Amino acid sequence: MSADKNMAVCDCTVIHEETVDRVRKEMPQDKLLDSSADFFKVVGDRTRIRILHALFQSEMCVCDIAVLLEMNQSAISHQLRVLKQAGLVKYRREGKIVFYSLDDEHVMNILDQGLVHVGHK
Amino acid sequence: MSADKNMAVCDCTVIHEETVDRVRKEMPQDKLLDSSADFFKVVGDRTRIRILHALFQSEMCVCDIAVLLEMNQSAISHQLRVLKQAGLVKYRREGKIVFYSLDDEHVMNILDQGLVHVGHK
DNA sequence: TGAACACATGAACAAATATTCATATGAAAG
DNA sequence: CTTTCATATGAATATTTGTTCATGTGTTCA
Repeated sequence: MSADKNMAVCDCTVIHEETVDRVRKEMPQDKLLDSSADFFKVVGDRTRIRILHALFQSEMCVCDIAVLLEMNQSAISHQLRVLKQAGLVKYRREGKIVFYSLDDEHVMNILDQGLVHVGHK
Repeated sequence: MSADKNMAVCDCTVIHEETVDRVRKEMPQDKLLDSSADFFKVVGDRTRIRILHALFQSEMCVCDIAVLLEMNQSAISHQLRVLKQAGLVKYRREGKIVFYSLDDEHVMNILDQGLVHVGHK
């Protein structure tokens, strides 16, 4: 019965069917899980997490961030694009200079918890 | 002066030197930032975040997880390895069957905040 | 001891991703 | 209008990473 549909996609047989059914019912929606995985993926990068922690201290222009992280301007600009698409940063223009800042301060709570987590391990 | 050291690694000139210096002083240590980026990277994957949410409901064996996520056993086993190396899951053996469970319940707080974050956006 | 089963693992492959290089855009200043 | 400067962007490259396939390991049971 339910083993039929599994054989197509999985080389396993169900061992504890009630467990699987119960867990499946309580799982968050696929869309939400995908979105949150995408969010963590954005944050799970050495360069981007540094940019976010920097912007938490102060808004900064692209060149300053590049100097701070000792990377070239293009790399920073590309990553800022990713962060902006994820809704994590915003910018304002002042003449030639573009200042970036955090768009969602609440996200820093999550980043801080990440720091705490790896801190005492 | 300080422009010299920047030219080697960055094609930018410092625009707001005090800002950069101030932010640099308040940045978390590189080691911590790398570790937290690595942590978020582990969580930033469709398959792994599903496994974690599943194990939050109940401990499960490898086959059951494979059935639940409609993936083959090998893929699940590989990802469980990543999660174990990150200290996020543990296992216990019962005969032929290996049961996996969360090793750090606190991590679910972070995952939940991720869900909440993407939920109302 | 040997077959059957659950799981682990290494190699191979495909896909995603970060950085660099070259160049384009857009604003200010001469 | 032309030059300069800050930033953006597309293409190319290199590296990382997720999944699959084949096979190995370890346990149970006949």
